[in-house]
This record gives sequence, structure tokens and C-alpha cells, in this order.
Amino acid sequence: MTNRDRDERGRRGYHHGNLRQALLDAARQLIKQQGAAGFSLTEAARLAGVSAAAPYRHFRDREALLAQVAISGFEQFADRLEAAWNDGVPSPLQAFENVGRAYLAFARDEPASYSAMFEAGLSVDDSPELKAAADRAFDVLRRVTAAVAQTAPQANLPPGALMSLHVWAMSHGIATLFGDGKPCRGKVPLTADEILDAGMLIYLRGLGIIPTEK
Amino acid sequence: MTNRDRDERGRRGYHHGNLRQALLDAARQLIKQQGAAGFSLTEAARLAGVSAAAPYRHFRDREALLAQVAISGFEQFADRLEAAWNDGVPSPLQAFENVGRAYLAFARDEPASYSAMFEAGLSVDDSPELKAAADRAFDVLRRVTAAVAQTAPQANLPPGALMSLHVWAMSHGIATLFGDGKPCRGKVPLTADEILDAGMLIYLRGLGIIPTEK
DNA sequence: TGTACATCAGTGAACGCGCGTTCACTGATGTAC
DNA sequence: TGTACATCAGTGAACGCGCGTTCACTGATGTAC
Repeated sequence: MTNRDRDERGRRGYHHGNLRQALLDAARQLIKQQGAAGFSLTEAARLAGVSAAAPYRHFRDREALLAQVAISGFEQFADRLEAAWNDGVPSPLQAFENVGRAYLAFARDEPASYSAMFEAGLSVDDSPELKAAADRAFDVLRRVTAAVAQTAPQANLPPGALMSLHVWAMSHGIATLFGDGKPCRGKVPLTADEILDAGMLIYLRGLGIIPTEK
Repeated sequence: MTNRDRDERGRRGYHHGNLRQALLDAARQLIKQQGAAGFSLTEAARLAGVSAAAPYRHFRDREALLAQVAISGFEQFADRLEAAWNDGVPSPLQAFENVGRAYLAFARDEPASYSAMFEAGLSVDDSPELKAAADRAFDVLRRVTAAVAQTAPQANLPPGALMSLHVWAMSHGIATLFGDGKPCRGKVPLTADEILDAGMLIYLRGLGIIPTEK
């Protein structure tokens, strides 16, 4: 049986053929619309065109599906940050700016993943895979900030990881407060990108990494 | 009938006497434990010792109660920031640091309010009172940052409100990522206060508001 | 001070709903021979 | 190539549950006279 035989939902008769992925997609769509807490397994199954019991062939329970959305979210997140960094090409500072934009773009393009990653209340202790994926994403940020710091060897550098915490916190804060569709978006006549760029510029000046123009 | 006649729940027989407040308290307790999305009106009523129908004498529906938690949260938040600022005494910079600590302290001490304010998905457009309360809190931040900026009149100052957006975003990011009981708390050997203090120090240096020591 | 009465703030039963999950089942698939 | 059979991945009915909300009600309160 080939793909030509699939129906309009992508199913191949009695067997779906790709239900696991279809459920993850459905979950993302629902989380985007209703938030991580409002997502239900039953509705995801309905959206994928199968019975409410079918998901249990692929996920232990509701939380396991949610965790998988977070895990693949962290993986994609790490990939996109890594790609934006591009090994510091053309310059660490330019690449760093690209990473910031990639951070906000991910939160904008994949709000469901972002929500599952940071707002669903999943604990990293519950799943080693979740922990590994989250650690990898954070490691990208740490390597990026370390490389940027190295461009000004004798500047006022803060202890190792601290700089990456600041970058992460400000990016996260801007994404959740001022991102598209967020509550405070309307109050502010600037895009999230603009706010982050300006903030990082000031922050890097404060570290002596880029010169204070005057 | 005097207060002496109240029973162990604070009730005065058939009439509760202070149900509105008791429901708000119950809601905060539940939100703290289960998140804003997990809170139920029925459970709040149970916790307050009344029937599931009783809350409807005081709140239009579940969302109205949640909105009230957010509103009084914003009011208390604004009060605490204002008190920490203390009109810039003893010095704007010292007072600014106190405001930062007050921000994180509020998120730590009143996680339920903070959650209702920023994570419950309530729209400011749904309630003029909510909008007013949120605006007032943000106004405090704006006045504080403006006063701090004025201590270095000719520094590289960003346009008006931008600085307050940065301060807000970093505070919010740190509170939600690294605050007590938050997912990433375990990863980091620093307190939220320490991270924010260091971040603001660097940021203010970047603005030329405090000198770069070397 | 005492009484009639309007109003307030509760009760408890009931409604329909959607959820997570289990279970025995069955149709489809693929492999061994 | 054909057939028997194990396994896989679905079904659909059922379960118990808690929820938000409505409704007619009633006990308690407070006010007018």
C-alpha cells in the first residue's frame, strides 16, 4: 500500500500509519490555541481522526505526550539557536544578535512548544530525556555567550555562566511579555526584536565587550 | 453577634460573614499549588467551607474570581514596588536595587497572584479594572527607571520607556526561570536576587549611569 | 422594645459536559514455511 | 505464490470523576414603624 491510498486525513484505512506524529501535531495546535493546561488527550485524538483510546498505543498518558512536545521543542530550539550562531560567523557579535532573534522567532513560530517547555510545569526530574534536551539547549546559550565574552578578553567579565543566565532571562522575559499575542504586546510600540537588540547592546556595553559610543 | 461567635472556619453560622475574601484567599492557595489553570471554583468553595453555589453570590463566574486575584495582585505589587522605591531614598541607585529585590520578593511571596497576573491568559481588554491596576504597576516601574536615568543626565539614554521594558523583562525572566520552586532553579548556584543585581549592574554600566570600574 | 417584612447570602440537588483511562475486541499487517 | 498465525494498532463502549452553572429554596439579618 502506498501513500496514494491515504485518505484526506493521511490515514491508510484502519491503521493510521503515522499516528504518533499526528498526535504531536494535534497537541501543538491545541496548546497554541488553549495553552498547555487546556490541552486534552481526547481532543487531540479527535483532531487526528482516531478514537480517544488510540493515543494510549503511543503514549503512556496525557503527561507523556506533553513531555514529548517539550522534548522535541527543546531539540528544535537548540538546533535553531545553533544554526543562528553559525560558529560565530561572520562575527561573534553579529552571530550573537542572530541568536537573540532566533530565540524570539522560535517563541513566536512555535508557541506551543515554547509553552510546553517553560509554562507547562513539567519537571525536568520526571524525564531524563527532557532533562537532556533542556540541558543541550542551555549549553548552546552558554557556548555562545562564552564565545562573545572572549572577544574582549580583559573586559569586566562576570563569572562563567552568569552572562548566559542574563541573556536567557531577558530573552525569555521579552518573549513572554512582549511577544506576538502576549498580554502586554499592545502597550508597547516596539517589536520584541527591537527591545531585545537594544537591551543586549546596553548589556554588552556594560561588560566592556563593545565600546561606549559618545 | 460578635466575632467571638465565629466557628473554627471564621463563619458566623448560616452566613459566612466574609466569604468574598475567604474565596480569594482559597483561590490563591489553590493557584499556588496547582497553577492558575488548575484552579477550580468548586474546590475554592470547598476550601472556604461553603457549597459550590455560594461563590456565585460574590463573583459572576470562575473567570471573574481569577481576574480579581490578578487585580488585587497588581495593586499589591504596585504598592510594594512603590514602598521599595521610597522616593529614591537614600539614593536612586540604592532604591532601584531595592525595587528589583521587591519585584522578586513579590513573585516569591505571592506566586498565586503573580501567576494570575502574568500566566493566566487574562486579557487586559476584558476588564477595565484589570487594565487600570496593571497600568499603575507598570507606571511605578516607569517612574523609577526615569528617576534613575536622570542621575546621569547626559549618558547614553534610550528612549523613554525602553529602559523600563528592559528592567521589567529581565526581572520577569529571572523570576519565572530562576525563582524559588521554578524548573530551572536547581541548575543554578545563585539566587534570583544575585542574578538580578548583577544583571542590573551591568545594564546600568552600559547606559553610563554608573561608572565602569577597572 | 417588639413585630412585620424585605432583602441578603447561604443551601443542596440537579443538569449536561468533557475528561482520562481501561477493557475486551477486531481489522490489518507482516513473517515463516 | 499461498497459507497459517502472531503481532500490531486501531475501535467503541463503559467507568467514575469533578467541573461550572442554574434553580427553587430557606435561614439570617436589618430596617420601618
